[in-house]
Amino acid sequence: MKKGKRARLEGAGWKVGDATAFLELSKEEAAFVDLKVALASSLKKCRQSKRWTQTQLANAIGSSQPRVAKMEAADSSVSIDLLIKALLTMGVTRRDLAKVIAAPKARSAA
Amino acid sequence: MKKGKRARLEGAGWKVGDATAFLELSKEEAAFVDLKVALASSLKKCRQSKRWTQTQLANAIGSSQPRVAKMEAADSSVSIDLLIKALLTMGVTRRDLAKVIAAPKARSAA
DNA sequence: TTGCGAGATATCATATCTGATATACACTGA
DNA sequence: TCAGTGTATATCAGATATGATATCTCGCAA
Repeated sequence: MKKGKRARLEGAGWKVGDATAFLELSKEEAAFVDLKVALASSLKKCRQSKRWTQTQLANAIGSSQPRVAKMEAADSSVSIDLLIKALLTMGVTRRDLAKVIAAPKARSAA
Repeated sequence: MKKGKRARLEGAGWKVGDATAFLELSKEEAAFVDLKVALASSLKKCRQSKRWTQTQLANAIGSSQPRVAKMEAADSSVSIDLLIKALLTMGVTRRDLAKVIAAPKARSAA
């Protein structure tokens, strides 16, 4: 695993491996996390494009600013359910959502 | 709301409206549920195409047969997270997932 | 009829997620 | 320097999801 990604994941509260699996997330785990990260950054972009503050978004979706911060950071304590609900509430369509999910996930760095 | 859909939703444990909102799910709620239903039926199809029993799938994803049944029924007690984890574990790719999510959701009945 | 396999439904203790609150950090303008 | 705004982090009680277990219904074959 590349250093950058590992740091990102650990920063967001993911346990990158533990006693039993120290070096790699399983392919599925990795895909799942990547998916979440994609949704999270999409949420952030969407919010910013509307010039909303995290607090405004929080009100719109009936949550709190700290949780929005965690959502955008793809924190391990936020579910994909919540991310999707937030995106749908912001007017993102199912087709838009599909694009985010299909995204080949940035070929470059990491 | 069409009768058929309402019945389906209530059957799966969704509260379709309550004291405050009796006639309609909000657009976002509806989209969210539809999304879940799409993932659920995709999971079922995927399992069946592999000729797996619910029990086999349960073992593969570290869960139990009853929960798989609930997943496939898009029960309100199963999260999209779990559905996605199951699908990824079965080898569904992100692009496949995107297709399911984009799906225009059957133009016909309901 | 019996027995068996696949799936559905009910219940429950535990684990995880959630919104709220408090607070800290970073940056800006006065 | 200070005050104000936007975001991040920490903590926590309550809500919701989870896997396990037990049980029930079908459908089918002996």
